[in-house]
Amino acid sequence: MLRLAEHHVVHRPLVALVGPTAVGKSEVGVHLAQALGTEVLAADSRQVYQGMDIATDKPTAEQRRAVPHRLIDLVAPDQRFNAGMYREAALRELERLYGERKLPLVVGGTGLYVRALIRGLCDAPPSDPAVRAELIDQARRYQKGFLHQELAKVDPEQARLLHPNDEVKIIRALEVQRLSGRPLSDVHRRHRSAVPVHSPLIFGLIRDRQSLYTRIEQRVDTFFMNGLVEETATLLAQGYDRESAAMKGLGYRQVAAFLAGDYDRDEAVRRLKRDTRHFAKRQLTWFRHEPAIVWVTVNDETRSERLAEKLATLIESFLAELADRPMQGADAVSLEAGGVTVG
RNA sequence: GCCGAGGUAGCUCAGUUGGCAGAGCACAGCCCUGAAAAGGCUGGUGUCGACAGUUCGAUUCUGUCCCUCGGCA
Repeated sequence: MLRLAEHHVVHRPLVALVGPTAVGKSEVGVHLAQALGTEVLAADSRQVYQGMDIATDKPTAEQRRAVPHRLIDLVAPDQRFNAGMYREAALRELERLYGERKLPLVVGGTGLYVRALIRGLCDAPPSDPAVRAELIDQARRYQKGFLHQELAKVDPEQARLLHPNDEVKIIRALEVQRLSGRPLSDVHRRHRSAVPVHSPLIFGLIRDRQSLYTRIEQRVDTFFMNGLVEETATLLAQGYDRESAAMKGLGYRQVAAFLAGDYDRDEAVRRLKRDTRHFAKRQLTWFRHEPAIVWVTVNDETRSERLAEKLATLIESFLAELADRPMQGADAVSLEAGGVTVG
């Protein structure tokens, strides 16, 4: 049980546990939350949707009884959700926890959300459905490179950064330009000099690639045994269509296609396994280049409780060091060297 | 044993009218700030089953052998 002192709270400390899907974050997270006497704040762009429980691998009832989990089930599947909304909701939870003298513990695999929380978002307007719809329509009507050329006119720097095929990001850049009148590259540049307000300690969980892939495949089989097809059918019956952001998530996308007759069930399983492996790989690339992560290698013999104890010890040193730190823009921790291996 | 089909990238296969071969999947690396479980980029030397023959040149033609899968015995 750990309670923050005032000289801790001023630094706005937080611990994050990140890593690819199926690496074992949730289990370690629960034990770590228990060791620290705190709660789990999910950083997961899919667990925010109500009624989508199986393929998002939401914490079990037992886990939620053991430790409160927040930032889950925030919106219905047809509601908009994004990194900005996540950041706002998460900041509220952080302040609440500081008020209770608890150390916030963020657990999740959505790199952008973790980054948005720790480093903040740039000062760009949130997405606007009308502007976006118009841009998407333009992309459909004109030839392939049209929007990219449009972007090159108003924000050549951003256009150079984006591949002409990357329509999603090109549309976002144009959207920002239209809504704010400022080039996105400019907004980004300004944000880079912003001073972070939190003092994060980030643990990155990794394991052998083959072992990770095996766990992914086993988990997908479990999803199907646990009724993923039925859950997806229910969501579709409730009117949440295949094109919505929520239904495009892993699991629901493949099963909806199977239910629509695009391919058979085995193919849906195969694709979900494949797409999840690809996703895990993208997560690894993202986190690998995130600065100041303390890497923690786990394997099939790793006991979550023991690992949580070990991490809790590191967290205590981190807090002790933090207390000595002059109070100003909290920068990265000094624990990063070497990494940790726990058998 | 005989007849047929086939042996080409980790897998499934395409192809070369003879000029050292290419797709999908798999796999690997990367980008990313309000759609992020989304979206995008890049990466192919592999005894073309083995040996011999024909040829300037064989994975491609011919012969023998080996292996796999059918069918008949």
